[in-house]
Amino acid sequence: MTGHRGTASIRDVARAAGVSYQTVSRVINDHPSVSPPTRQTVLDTIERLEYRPNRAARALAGGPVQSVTVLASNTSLYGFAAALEGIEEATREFGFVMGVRVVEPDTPAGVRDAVERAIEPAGAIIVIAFDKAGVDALASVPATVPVAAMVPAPTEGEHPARSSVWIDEYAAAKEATNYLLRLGHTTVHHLSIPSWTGATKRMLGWRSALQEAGLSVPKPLLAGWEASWGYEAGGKLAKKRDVTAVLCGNDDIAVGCIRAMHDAGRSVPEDVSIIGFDDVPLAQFYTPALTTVRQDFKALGRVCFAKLLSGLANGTREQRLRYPVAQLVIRESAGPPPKPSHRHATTLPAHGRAVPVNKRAFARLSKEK
Amino acid sequence: MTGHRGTASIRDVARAAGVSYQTVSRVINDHPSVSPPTRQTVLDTIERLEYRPNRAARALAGGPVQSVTVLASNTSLYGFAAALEGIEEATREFGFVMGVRVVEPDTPAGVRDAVERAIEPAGAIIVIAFDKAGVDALASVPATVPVAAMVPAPTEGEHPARSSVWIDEYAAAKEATNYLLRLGHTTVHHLSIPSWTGATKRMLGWRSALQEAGLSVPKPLLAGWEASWGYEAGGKLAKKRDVTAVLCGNDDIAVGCIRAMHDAGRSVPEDVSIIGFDDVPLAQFYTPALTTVRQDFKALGRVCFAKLLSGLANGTREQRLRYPVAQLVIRESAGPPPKPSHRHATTLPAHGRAVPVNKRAFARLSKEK
DNA sequence: AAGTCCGATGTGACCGATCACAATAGCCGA
DNA sequence: TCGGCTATTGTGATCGGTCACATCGGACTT
Repeated sequence: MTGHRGTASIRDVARAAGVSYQTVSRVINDHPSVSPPTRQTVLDTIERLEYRPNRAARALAGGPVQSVTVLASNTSLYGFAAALEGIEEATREFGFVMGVRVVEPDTPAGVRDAVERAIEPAGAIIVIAFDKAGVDALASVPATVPVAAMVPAPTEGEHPARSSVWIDEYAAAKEATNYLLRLGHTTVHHLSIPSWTGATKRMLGWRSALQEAGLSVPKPLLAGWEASWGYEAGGKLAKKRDVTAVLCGNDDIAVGCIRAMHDAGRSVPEDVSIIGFDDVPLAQFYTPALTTVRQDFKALGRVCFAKLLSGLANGTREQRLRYPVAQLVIRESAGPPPKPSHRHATTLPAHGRAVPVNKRAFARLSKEK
Repeated sequence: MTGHRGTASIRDVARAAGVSYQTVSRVINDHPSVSPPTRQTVLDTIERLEYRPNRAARALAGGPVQSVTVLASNTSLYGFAAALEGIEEATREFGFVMGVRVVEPDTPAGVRDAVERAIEPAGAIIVIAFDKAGVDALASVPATVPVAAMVPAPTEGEHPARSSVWIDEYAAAKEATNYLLRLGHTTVHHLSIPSWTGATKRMLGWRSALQEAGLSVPKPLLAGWEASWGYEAGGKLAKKRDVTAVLCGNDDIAVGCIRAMHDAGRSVPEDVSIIGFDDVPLAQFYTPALTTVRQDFKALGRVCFAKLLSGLANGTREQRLRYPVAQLVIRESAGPPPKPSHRHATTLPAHGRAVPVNKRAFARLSKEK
């Protein structure tokens, strides 16, 4: 073995197989002009010597890179983390290497830098563009770099070269809203995740359901991604007596909202119905268990990688990819609205059990930020 | 510019600065024998040409690699995800590139393969060895590869070359247990995360508190990492009337346990007190808000990277690293035990409000797995 | 004033792969 | 029988860095 680093190189394999190093290179890159017996000999030798192509050398020489860097503004929020998990699985399956780089929002220079540093070692990029930071990053990726993106919804004038994937959530948001209306609620409010385009698909689905039912559409609140935003916005909604149903942009927001309702003395689902979005693993264990719209981000991650790969493989077998579809999961956090006769007995809701306004908790949560 | 790939190379910089490429190499590697004026000229040229060293070439030539691969069995459980986040931040700060590879447990070949594939592109490795899969992976890393690990507790005969970091959680677990005892509970049960060594530090802290109080130590349940395990184990504990306080190995388990208690007709914290571990971001928004032991995994991730770096920098400034310390956070899920006189009125606890056994929910949760 | 040492810089080879191009062989038809 | 074509294989240069070693002054010894 020549390489003093312990691993076999392409020339070691060539020598052992009695061919030239170029032939070995052809074999590992599936080049057509290698005779079957030669190919087999080389493959056997590769196996025997436990040879693995060196990524650095390959990248340097301009060969296929087989590594991807994921750009995201966050790695621990459920949607992002689950997507990352799916991408990782897929890269592993295809022998790719996955890198991760967080892109800091709100600093144009930072975004450029992140993109640059992501391109350099990888060659291919996946952008999780659920939020503005991601979209900015996607926009800064030069056209020469293979890229795929996970987006909240298909863009109108989608650049054909920019392949993107998304979860079909419009119908499910509509269904969730209709579900609440069927339960007897006279309207449904919406605590949305932020959107830089003015409206998310889930928001449009919600709006459409209300409009089709001939109802006026309440002003949606853009509440951020985190539970604290849900709590804050929920606190405002809790003050309005006519709010009996809230569709939240994600499960964290829903949890915050439920807590805010609780602290305001309104119980869920007896007084207010709350539906989340995502179906985080814990959703079924909360009390009340969260009625929510399931989104399979892990599958989306896999699909996204597949899309990137099909772009890389330059036109071969561009099989139709199945995009995940969101799906309403009914549990406990939504139910019929309280009886109209009880509407004004705010501190003594339907069940007749007192739910005091939890002032201490309110103070604590405000303090903890 | 020579490089037809658009970026400047070390030779371009050399030509522009009027020095040899080797001098440029010396400058970017902080080699001492370069005269200050020359160094400055080169640095200016680098700036002007927007030169960035090529990772692939550097790795190929055996230079400093500046990239790390994180090996973990999971990337979305809170502790793992938060640690990853911390590592990512640190790598970004130091101009490193971070890769992630999931190591599948229970397949020795898979572990070896994961390690091998992690070493190849990176050169340095961080292992999140909170669980058995991680420990196995750590064990398979060849001694020649720079590595740092995050572990649940310092190992006894710790290999000096294997640098590892951990959170000091013993005292906090003890404090949490004592807190429950002070509230009046006659004993505290423990739903532990799994341990391959027989006992986690948090388990030892809990045990020690009980022993010092002269109490007998109940058999701990090793319940896995996920909420479903907490639910299952919690269901068993709920049947025992003398269980009034449970210390859970993490917050997810705590949530599952609370739900199990709820479904068994026992409310938290009125009938049973529950304390979690980790302080996940949502802990304060749950109802009841989780009393838990905070662990700063993000900080641990940063420390771990720092440790790896100090090993890489070969002996220079090995500053004492501050390990994170776990800390009890008191919220709502733990309180005084129910009055002894009410002990047997199981369906009508202290508050006099009926909490029916939630059979439907129980069935649903069992079905959803 | 000659010899020695050291700081600063330059030259050649190499890491492990790829690309472009050359070379060899075998087969066919004219 | 010979030229030409194609299928297969081999050779040299290259990617962008690093390492080992050579070179060259100038300061310091003796």
